[in-house]
Amino acid sequence: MGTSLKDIAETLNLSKTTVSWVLSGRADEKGISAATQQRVSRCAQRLNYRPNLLARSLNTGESGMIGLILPSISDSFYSQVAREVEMEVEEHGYSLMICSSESEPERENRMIRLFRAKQVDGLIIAPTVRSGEEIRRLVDESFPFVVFDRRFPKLDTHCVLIDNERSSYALVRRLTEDGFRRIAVITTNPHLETMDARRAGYGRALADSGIAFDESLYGEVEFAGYERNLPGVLDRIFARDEGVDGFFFTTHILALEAFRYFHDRGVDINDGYGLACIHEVPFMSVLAPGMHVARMPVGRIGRESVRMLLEDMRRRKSAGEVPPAETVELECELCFRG
Amino acid sequence: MGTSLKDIAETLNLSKTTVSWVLSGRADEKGISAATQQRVSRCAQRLNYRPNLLARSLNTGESGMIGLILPSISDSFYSQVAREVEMEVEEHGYSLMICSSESEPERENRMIRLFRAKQVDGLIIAPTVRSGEEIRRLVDESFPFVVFDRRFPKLDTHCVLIDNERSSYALVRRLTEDGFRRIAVITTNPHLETMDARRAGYGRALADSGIAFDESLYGEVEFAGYERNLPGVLDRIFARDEGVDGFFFTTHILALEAFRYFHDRGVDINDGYGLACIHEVPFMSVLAPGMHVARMPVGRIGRESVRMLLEDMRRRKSAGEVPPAETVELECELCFRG
DNA sequence: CTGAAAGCGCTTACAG
DNA sequence: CTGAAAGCGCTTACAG
Repeated sequence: MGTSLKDIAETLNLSKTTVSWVLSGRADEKGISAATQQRVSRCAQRLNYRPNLLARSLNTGESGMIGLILPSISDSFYSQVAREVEMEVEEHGYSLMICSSESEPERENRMIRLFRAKQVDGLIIAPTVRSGEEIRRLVDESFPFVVFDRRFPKLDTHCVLIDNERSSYALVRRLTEDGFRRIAVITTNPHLETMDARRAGYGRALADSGIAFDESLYGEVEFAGYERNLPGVLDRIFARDEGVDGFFFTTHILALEAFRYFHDRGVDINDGYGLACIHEVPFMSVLAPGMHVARMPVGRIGRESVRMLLEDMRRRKSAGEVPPAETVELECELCFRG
Repeated sequence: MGTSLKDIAETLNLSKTTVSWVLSGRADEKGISAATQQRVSRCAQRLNYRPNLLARSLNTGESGMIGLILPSISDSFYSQVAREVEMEVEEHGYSLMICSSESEPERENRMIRLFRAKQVDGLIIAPTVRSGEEIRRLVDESFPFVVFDRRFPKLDTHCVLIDNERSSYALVRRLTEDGFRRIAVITTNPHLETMDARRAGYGRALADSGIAFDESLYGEVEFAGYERNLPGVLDRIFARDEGVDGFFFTTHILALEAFRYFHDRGVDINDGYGLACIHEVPFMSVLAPGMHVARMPVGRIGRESVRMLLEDMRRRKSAGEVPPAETVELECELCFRG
């Protein structure tokens, strides 16, 4: 293919060693004469030399790559985080490989295996559902990785979360203060700790407002194909309870689909309903100007994840120790409207 | 680190060759005894062997990786294409690395260099602006790659586009048939062939409808920071021309930002204005139920790009030829509303 | 049926 | 100041 170290060495009648020293910037340190350095650099330039990073990695045992696994690459929350992670990782001289598990545990396992086979130095994962076997293996083999958005209670891993319970509490509390009494909660993936905490925050807010939890206002949407499943759930809530006057959505994707539902049925959701949602996406404020939202700190989530991962990697290398698992819980910014 | 071929070979008193044959599934072909095969597989399992793909790639000269470079990873169009590309690439036994150029030519150059240094087998790129030096180099060195969404007229590259002029024509034609006469065009990045074709379609539609092009209805938004720039452009159009009764947006991101503009000013854009836009995003139909859209065939764009790339790679390998550059122009699905 | 050997393109002690 | 040699973990002619 392209030019290799050997080509340069042969052209100049030098050893690969010397060429390698120069090109990796360790020439002065190794006391290579300025003249030789010149010759090597010039020749490399002329032959348009580009080092083969695979070969280098094979040697050093470090690929300089971080892998990022997302449940969905087109979800606005994850793609925003991806952007932050990419920037941050680059800042530290690493490069990022992104791929998507499509929320399928088996795919996630495959991706983890693939990344490891490609020798990434560390992994950042927003896990699909429960801890799959590959994640467990990461822990067992103490491979450097950080989990965000979702946590495994059973596994001791680095973890970046948001204050799910607190934010949910604050949002729903605000709805009750606005005077809404029959507030439905629309949620999904209830087995995830993250989602459970949001539902719990809703429950506590009702309780503190002296409102009894009403089973008929609980809407749980099957995650796979939630677009298709949501209308049925909402239909059922309306059928069972005509007095519903508010909605708390535990995640933006459900709120957005709900807007479509109301729109399709000609209902003006902005009129007379109290609305609240975890995570804001760009056009929510246009779709539902009165909705209270808890803004996820996407920038900090991305940056914290990278920070934790690199810090972990650094400590392993320098001290040889495996750092204890750390959990960071970031605050959402609460935006109350109207 | 982990287990290597050598470990297995030593454990079993076999050569690395034999182990390699077995583990790469070429044992029968090489006539390795069933007994030996068993022993090797068992041992690999027991030691939890995972091949180092870097080492393999260094040997074979093929990494099995395709690189995808997007202007923005959080834009819904690109992230949808990314998803399709990832699926399609995987289907063919490759894996995908995604990264974002953030619409910065220098970043794009860096990404291309990085991908090549990592020995990707091929590249799919939605280029930033004009042909950067690294893209020119891809052509010069005849590295396998496909460009989509945007094209370089000067460079002979594989290319997947949509029928920009035709779709734009049809959308604007429909607006004039709906009775709108003073239709503004809101566009950006006018130097891109893609955008120019859309503006041209607008112009031809007006002409065919017997409407003279009016400079004061032309709104060009500086791309960098378009969110901040759009309001000024719209303000100017309204200031210069009170009779404006329609908008053709050459891309979804401008339409979305315009919704925010109208919303902030308390204008109901769905009442009295003719609207049309290239590319549909999920909640457009809720935000502007009456807007005509040309749906980009994201699935086909992704799949065609992969198909062209793999086909090119295949032909190089088998025939040793460099296949001539191919351009595919895909049709948008036109959705007329109301 | 199995193995010794060379090589992919680098890096890095070690030696002089 | 520079080089010969071994090695990273694989694959693959070639030989027997």
